[in-house]
Amino acid sequence: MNIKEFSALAGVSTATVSRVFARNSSVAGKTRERILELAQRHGFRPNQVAKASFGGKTKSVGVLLCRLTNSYFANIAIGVQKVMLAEDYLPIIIDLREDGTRAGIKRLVDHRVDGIIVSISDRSLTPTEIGEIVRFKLPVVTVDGNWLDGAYDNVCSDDYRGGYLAGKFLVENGHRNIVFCGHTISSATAYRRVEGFRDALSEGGVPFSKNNIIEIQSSAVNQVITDLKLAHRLKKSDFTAAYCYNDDDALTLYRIVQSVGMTVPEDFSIIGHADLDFATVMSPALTTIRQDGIAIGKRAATMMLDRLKSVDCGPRLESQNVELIVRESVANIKTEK
Amino acid sequence: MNIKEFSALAGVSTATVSRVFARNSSVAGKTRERILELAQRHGFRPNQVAKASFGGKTKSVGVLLCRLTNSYFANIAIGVQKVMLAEDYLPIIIDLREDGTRAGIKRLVDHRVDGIIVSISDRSLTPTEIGEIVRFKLPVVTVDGNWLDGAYDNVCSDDYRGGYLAGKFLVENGHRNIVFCGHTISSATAYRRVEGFRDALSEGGVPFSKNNIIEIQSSAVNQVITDLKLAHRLKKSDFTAAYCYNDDDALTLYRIVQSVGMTVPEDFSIIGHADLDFATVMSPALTTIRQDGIAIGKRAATMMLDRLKSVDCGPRLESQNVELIVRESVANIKTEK
DNA sequence: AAGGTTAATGTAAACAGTTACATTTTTTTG
DNA sequence: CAAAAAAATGTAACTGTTTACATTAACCTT
Repeated sequence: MNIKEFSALAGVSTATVSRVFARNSSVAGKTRERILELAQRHGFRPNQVAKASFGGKTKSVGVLLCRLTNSYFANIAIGVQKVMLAEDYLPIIIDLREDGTRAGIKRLVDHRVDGIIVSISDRSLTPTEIGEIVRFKLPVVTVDGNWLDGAYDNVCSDDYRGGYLAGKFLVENGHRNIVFCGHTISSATAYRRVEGFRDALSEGGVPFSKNNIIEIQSSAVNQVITDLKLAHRLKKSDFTAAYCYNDDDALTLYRIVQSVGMTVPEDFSIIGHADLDFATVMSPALTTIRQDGIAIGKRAATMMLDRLKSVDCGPRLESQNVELIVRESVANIKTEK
Repeated sequence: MNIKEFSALAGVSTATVSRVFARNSSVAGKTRERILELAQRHGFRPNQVAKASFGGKTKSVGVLLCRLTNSYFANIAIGVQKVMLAEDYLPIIIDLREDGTRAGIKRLVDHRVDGIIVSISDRSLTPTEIGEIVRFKLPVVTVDGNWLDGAYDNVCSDDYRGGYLAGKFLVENGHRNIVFCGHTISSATAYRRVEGFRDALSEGGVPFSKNNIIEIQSSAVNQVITDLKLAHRLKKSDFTAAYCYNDDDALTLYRIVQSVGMTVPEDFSIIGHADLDFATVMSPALTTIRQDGIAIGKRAATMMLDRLKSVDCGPRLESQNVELIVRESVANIKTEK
């Protein structure tokens, strides 16, 4: 059923039908009623696609996310969806995995999305793929991790604060030999977390240097060996606690320390970052820094809508609040003394 | 850059450009080369949206999923995406949550997706929402749980076999007092799992009746009380093992039995269903039935593509293989005797 | 009731593509 | 080498909508 058939059926011109659905335009009250009722009954809705061909706007935005299976990113998607749908936009979510990325971007461009929200993190886009996006001069909002030196709007969680809260909490619980542990320590995100962490420690008079940073092998190849080495290193060291780059790393660390008979948190305290689904499932339940994926998604979507309504300003860099979620993986070793 | 501008730039007619991108049509080799090269350089790609207005096909399909944060559904999405992108289709993923469902379906329809892949499970669509989809006479493929009495293509995991494998494994490990445990026991999916489960038990000569089925409250309201009741009931009963409707329920059950000082699997064995992300994180790691979300997604996408190429046949009902993943949550109590 | 406003509707051109048909160019063939 | 056939390209009509502009209907005035 297209507008031509439908307008014939309703006994009016296509223009009138179009106007009814455009809401604002002038059309007589009773005509509008009648047409809406008829449309409802016959299941007619104007073809958004054809509409797009005229105005050049598809009212859709691409949402490129690292790993949908990660509940944090899934929540970002959900946040984006929430505000986009409410504003009559269609979010098109693409999971950025090796084989699909290029094709996904192409499809998005072919479909003439009005803008792109993209999350970059560990498994980043290649420069070629970034070029693919940029060349189309679409509004871009980045999410979770800064991108291209702040050339675009960005909303991420307050990594500095996250690190700070983690550090402060460990210090408050009497820890003075603390290590930062992650599969990546070189990313901008990791850098900011470490920075906040260090500041909290130094406020508490706790020393922190290069030696307090440990990189966990994330590649599985020689993992067992390096893990074991690390386990023994931790066991014979004075370290009593670790702050991990994220919950995945925290999980890895649980296994590492438990593999040499240490228990969390009695022998070793661990704090994570992200508050993924499984954090409550771990035993002991993981104390971690919660990032609000939904809030980030919502904010990113709002920023994008601003851009689409041609709000004109420089790139906005925002961060979303984080929160310390205290569970069971950090021991208070003050009282033990 | 639209086709008119671009063709002017290339010094040919729009028709020629269109033909180059239509692949099959006749256009001179060197012209094609030249135009493709120019397109590459100037970043021109034909507007899929305008194309759709002519042919009536947008080369996109809607993918309605219950809960994206659940790794099983996320994997389905990823599977769908994989084959859709490879075939030049754009999958549009929508998370079906209370507030967004109606709006999501509307947007999808407005965008004239060529078909819809939909997962129905616990939090199902309302009849109104189903009507909303059906009225547009789009090809529908359902996923994970049968829908509308088999009126549409469906691909789910082999629930009967899952139940059977779980039952067989428990029997093999010497269990003879076994309970089925779930937050839903009335869904078609649950029914099939129970059926397979019962058959395995009866093959092993293990009794199974109504009394061996327990519904866990999933609503949080009176949960603590009923959980406690259940805990004590299990403690003083002869039950040595439970097969849970899914991993979430298994997690709930872990907590219930652990709350009264029983340990898994020494005092009570538990087997789950789904193999969600957190199954390995649970302690002890959960023995469970793995459903291959990616495979299901891929198959569903292929079925949809068949329909779009107008493969004409009755509704196809298929099930995907499941697999028993043995971890640590089931004890062998044969040897103990 | 005629004339002037304003509101409601219709007409037709536009959008960015595709494609049937027409035309031009190239190749084949007698 | 001319005529016929085939290939390459162009022209213009078509897709389902929106919207500027034109027309008609409805409502006020006096």
